[in-house]
Amino acid sequence: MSSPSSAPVAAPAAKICFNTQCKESIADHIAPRRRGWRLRSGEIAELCDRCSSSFEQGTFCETFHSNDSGWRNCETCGKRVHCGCIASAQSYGFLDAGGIECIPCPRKSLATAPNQISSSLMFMQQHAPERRDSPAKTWRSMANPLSGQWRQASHMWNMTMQSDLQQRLSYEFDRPSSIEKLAHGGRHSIATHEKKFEPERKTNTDLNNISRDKYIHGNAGENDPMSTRKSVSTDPCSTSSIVNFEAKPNSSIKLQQLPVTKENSSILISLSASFPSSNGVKEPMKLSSNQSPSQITTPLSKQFYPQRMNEAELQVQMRNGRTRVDAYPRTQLLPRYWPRITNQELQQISGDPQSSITPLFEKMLSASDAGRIGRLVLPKKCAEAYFPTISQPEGLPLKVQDASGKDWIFQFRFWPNNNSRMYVLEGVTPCIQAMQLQAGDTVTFSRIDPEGKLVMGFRKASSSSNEQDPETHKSSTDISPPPEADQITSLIQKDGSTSKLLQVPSKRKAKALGLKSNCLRIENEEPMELKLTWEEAQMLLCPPPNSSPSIVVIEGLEFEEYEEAPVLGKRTYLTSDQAGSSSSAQELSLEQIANMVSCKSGILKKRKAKAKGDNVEVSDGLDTLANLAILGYSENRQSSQPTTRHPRHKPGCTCIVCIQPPSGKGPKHKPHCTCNVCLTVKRRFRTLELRREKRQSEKESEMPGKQQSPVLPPEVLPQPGSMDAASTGPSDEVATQKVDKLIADTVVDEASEHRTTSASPHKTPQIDLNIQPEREEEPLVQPQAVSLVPY
DNA sequence: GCTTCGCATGGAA
DNA sequence: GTTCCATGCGAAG
Repeated sequence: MSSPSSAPVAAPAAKICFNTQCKESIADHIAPRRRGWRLRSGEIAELCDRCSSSFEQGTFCETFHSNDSGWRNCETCGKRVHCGCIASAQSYGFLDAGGIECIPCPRKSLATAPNQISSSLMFMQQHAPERRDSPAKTWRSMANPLSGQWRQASHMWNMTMQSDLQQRLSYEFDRPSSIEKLAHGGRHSIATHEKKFEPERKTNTDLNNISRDKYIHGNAGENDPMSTRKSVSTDPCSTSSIVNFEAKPNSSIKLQQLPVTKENSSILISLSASFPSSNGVKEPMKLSSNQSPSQITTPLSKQFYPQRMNEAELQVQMRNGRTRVDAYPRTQLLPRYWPRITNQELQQISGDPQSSITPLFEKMLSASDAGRIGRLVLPKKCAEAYFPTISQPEGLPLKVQDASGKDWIFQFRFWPNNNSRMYVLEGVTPCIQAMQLQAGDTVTFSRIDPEGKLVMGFRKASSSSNEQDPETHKSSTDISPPPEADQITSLIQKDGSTSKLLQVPSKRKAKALGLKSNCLRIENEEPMELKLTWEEAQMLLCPPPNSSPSIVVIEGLEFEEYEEAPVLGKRTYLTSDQAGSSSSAQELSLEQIANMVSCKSGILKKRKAKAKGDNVEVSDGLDTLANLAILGYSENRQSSQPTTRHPRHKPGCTCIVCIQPPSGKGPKHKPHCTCNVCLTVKRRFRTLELRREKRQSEKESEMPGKQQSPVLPPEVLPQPGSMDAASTGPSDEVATQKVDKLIADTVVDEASEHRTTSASPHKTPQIDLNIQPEREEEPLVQPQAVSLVPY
């Protein structure tokens, strides 16, 4: 069989029609010579008049290889399309659901085509030969040249795979001008099959088999052999075909963005090859038609050109190509890591119109990611799939460009963890701060081709459901100080100390964020973990609506007491004075709240420092109470169960938490046990009961004045007012002593008051001391609070 | 006393 | 039961 692609790739010197089935001489007097499809070299096949007319009319394939395999019908219009032939490569695209569409048809289905990014990218990948040298070298040049291999990145989209040799970082192919034409022609998407494959499927074929490798990078799909097989560069029309797309030197994939829905950003990719030679110099690949794959000797060509193969071989090799266990198709990653990059994000990232962007993955920043530690935990599969292979925990420096074009160098490394690895990017704090990212925001990792450069974009949590406002983004990046050039330089030189150097200029700013003090800036509506100190929690508390407080004076301090539990609201700031009295809640901007929280954190930190030396770290105790208050008792009741001695308590602490053995451990207590633990537990339990009874009786009597009651209503314990007063008093130490005294007095007074009835802790044999008393009906006492009770 | 580093832990998937 | 990963925590600087 012959086909256009079986003809010499380069235009023959002799003026003979490029169509090998024609070979008609092109007479010199015929000028200009008729043009055909675009070759990989970038040139255009020269055809005779007849062939050219046929090509232009779209009947070339039908004319010259209508009996060849590879014909399919357009799913939309039913038109017969020759798939896989270079001459018709521009005439069809793949559908997500399978099948193909001829070019005019995708326009019809554009609006409903889901997941077009992946489709488009898959389309690219299906045709994309691996190009592994150039970007790898680029990255290695700044990294340890021996430290690892780079892995194929874009495979995640659908069915890509990695070789056991190097993996490319970027790859392009030339759907000779077709896709580009489509792009410029306004075609909105290239519908392709969404392919799933089984990467674990293995064969006993040598993984290093070059032909397999070639096919890997030919990247045919598997689930739809019909379409994918015909979409690979092998021309099914020709038994001797190698590739039917042309390398286009120094060109690049162009990614065009089109109007899309927010959920499904659709991109149109025009691709052209930028083939580096083995020495890293880009040069067009030119092969003669009679050059078999085995004759292709350059490493690069080995990567690029699938050898001739029949369909059975093709299938086998397709499977072989997916045998790499650390190759993760997108479908194998957790969906939360799938890149959901938006048009505007792509626009921001792709400053260079000559570059193309391959979204790799994204990750929502955790508190620790965004914290000042400067370590961004990478999803393992993503790290292994898209970042270079590292064999040593030290990893290697990784140059990442942010959306504003600034280069950052992170240390990509891992920690051994449970017989596995935990991948982290170190030194990300400056970058994250430059982007003004916080926990809950999302960072996206993409790759710019042909450079193979890693790009880190971001999406604020508040705009996760919306397209990011470029202005917002701009401002956020503009605000950030650019990384100092000398810092970068020194980073590269020092290699191992990347993160340290990068973090230096941002220490104070990071400190202001105060994540280590469990402070989290609250800036958006997204649900996020809330860890606040008590004072910070106070700011988020407001009185229940339509509720007037009763004033309780305890130890000279006034407390507001509400019948109902306080209302939590992120946006509501409860103003309070130093005495802890709260008044009207007023709406403050999120920024204001964040600032106040940060400010308060600093104050707290100082106070905490003052309070150090106590057996119980006061601030920690307050933090704990605050956490309980914020997170809800029921949740904390479980999470705070000590399994070992409370880690924040110092040796010698005799609080109930510390004296109790780990949950489920230690001797069983008998009902009448009089050990220290039991006595304490019984006493506390009884106290709780008494409190509840007292409160109940007060409610029943509807006595308006409860001012003198030292009882802490269970609903509001720990009582915000009191704790606030305590924490904002002269010192935490004094305040805490007051609180402790208050509780202790309550215990003693009430215990003695009711001792004559049934208050004796020894007379409560019904208490099972082997359970947590806090789990009893009254959800009042929190384990952490126990540590504050004098024992 | 603070920061950084490296590992351990435990909840979640 | 296994793996992942967010986070805690101790050691070291």
